[in-house]
Amino acid sequence: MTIKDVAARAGVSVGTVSRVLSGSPATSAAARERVRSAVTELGYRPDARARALRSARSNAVGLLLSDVRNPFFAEVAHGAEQAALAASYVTLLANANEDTTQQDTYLEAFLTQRVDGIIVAPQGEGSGNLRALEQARTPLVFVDRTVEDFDVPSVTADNAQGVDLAVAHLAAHGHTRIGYIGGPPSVSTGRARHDAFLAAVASHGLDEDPALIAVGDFRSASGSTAAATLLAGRRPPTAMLAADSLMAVGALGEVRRRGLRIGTDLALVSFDDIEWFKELDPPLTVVAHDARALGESAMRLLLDVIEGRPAESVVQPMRLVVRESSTGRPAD
Amino acid sequence: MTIKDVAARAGVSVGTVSRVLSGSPATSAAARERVRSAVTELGYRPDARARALRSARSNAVGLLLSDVRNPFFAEVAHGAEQAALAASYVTLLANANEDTTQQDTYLEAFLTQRVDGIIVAPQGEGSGNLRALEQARTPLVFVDRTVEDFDVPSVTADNAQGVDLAVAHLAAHGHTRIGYIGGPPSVSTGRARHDAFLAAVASHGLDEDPALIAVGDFRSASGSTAAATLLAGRRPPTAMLAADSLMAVGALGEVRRRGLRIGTDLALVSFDDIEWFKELDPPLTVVAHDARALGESAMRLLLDVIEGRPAESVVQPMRLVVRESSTGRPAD
DNA sequence: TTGTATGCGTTATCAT
DNA sequence: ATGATAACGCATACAA
Repeated sequence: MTIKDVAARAGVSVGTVSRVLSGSPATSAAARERVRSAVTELGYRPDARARALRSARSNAVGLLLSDVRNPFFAEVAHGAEQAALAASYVTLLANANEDTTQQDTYLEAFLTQRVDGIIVAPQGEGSGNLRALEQARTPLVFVDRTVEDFDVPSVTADNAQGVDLAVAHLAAHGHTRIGYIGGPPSVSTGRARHDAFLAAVASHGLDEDPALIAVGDFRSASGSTAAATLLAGRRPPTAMLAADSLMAVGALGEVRRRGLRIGTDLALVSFDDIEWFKELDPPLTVVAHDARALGESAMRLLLDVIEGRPAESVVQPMRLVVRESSTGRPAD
Repeated sequence: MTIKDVAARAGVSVGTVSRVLSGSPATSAAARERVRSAVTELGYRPDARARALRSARSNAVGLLLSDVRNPFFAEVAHGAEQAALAASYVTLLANANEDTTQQDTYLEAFLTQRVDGIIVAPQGEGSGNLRALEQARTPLVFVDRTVEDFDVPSVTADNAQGVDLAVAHLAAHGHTRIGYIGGPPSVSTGRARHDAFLAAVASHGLDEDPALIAVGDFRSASGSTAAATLLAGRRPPTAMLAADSLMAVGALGEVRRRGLRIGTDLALVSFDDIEWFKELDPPLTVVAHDARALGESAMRLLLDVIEGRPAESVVQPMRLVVRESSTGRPAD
């Protein structure tokens, strides 16, 4: 079932079929009609591969995220995908699994698939294939995270602002010893939030105790461990800030196991507003940014690059959503 | 940068390059060496589209899920993707968003992309494009859900067993009025679990009150609504079973808002064991099946079909994981 | 073992 | 407005 069959059925040449199908103005109404009915009668579908081969355009983009099982990235994926769909691009989604090797494997796959562009939430210091991408001049956009020394447009969140909002809020509630459960320094958001935390603690005149800082890897198990470390100290924190939702959940479990009650015994604030955080008991205070919008913006930015429009990096603001976990009472 | 450039650089013909690259035995050691170094020197990557066009094999498969933001499906996606990667297939992931129109859009996209096969968690009664697929003889596998009248291999869970495990457990704890928060009847798992619930309630001699049954749509908001309906009845249930995790979370919120305490005032059991369910306060009792394994099996099954091996549908067992939400005390 | 030539399904160029 | 035909990058049948 190829364009030839359609041409034969419609009694025209393949050129005419192609023109009708691609909406060229150089077609007669009669031809359009004949072709359209032949297409539906035969159930013909153009072969995207052949089309891409000939036109040097695949209408496919790659989306490489670090962990789709992280609700935050699932939402980013959804936003990006919807934006691509609206522009009739197909999205190839790949999951790096927080692993640099898999990241390279998928970048390689994207390259051989000749996608028109790639969105990536990178980890590590620019792996080999990330450099190859730059060299191959494949349009590239970073989402959520960045890599130093890469001059790539990106859509990120204002991490410093987010951290400061959280710390200011906790300070306003009288906390002076805030524990921080951070992300890995190999990821830009991990570094940015860590630095911002140190700065915020200093600027608000709070305790600058190294024992109040623990490092995780953005997964829940590390959140448990980090919380355990913080709480086992001689002078444990009265509030904790987790750099992502999975680690916050891990911390939640550890706190419960120690018989403490979030909100009253210990304040907890998390990054990333996951849908069900407000359903928890108590509901969780979060530093939120719109993950879906992040994905949408990244995709639009990528399409701008692909289609030669000017592309400007964007930094999304974060906002604080106050709930009971940090106040001990229902939010106003 | 094509195979021609490599041939020129290596001083051999394109045929030789192609043979070396595809691991044909009909190559000399000398040729292999020359080609390999030319490839790395030039940074050449074969064009997957051209290769697919010529060889009628794309090494790409489509994965169409109903909602990637549902942690259960995120895990299925991960499993499927890893299995594909291991067999060096690329996965095109698409998100139907619990919407039949988008399901059709993506099936269409898969068809024009000429993927080698498709895995789908279907909804509705076999949409038009699902039929087209069957007709196009594209290898197809259902995961988690099925559609009646489609003779397609599938990987599903033993829903009846799962429901019975949950009901038996609650009955053993003295509950006679169990509320059920079901999924939509347009989805096979929704129907299967609903029917199984009726059967289990009858076989255990519990209250068969229609007011104990509420229907949701597998999203959290509907879980809140359903829980509200059940709890507002004249004789509210003492235990509830939710047909998926998102609805369970919604129910959790509603219960909290009513000032009730899960575990002591009201037992709650959910389908799908999400990683953080054990971190909740109290930890949630669940009817679990291994979502990642489900995805892996589905992908392996699809590859079996694609590569002409015999393909047998598989039904995964479910198991009950008892935690405090249904017992009011720490599990043994 | 190697090279040459053809075709995969499509778009684009050139005539007509 | 339409038809014939080359070309996209690769794999493979065939010849050498």
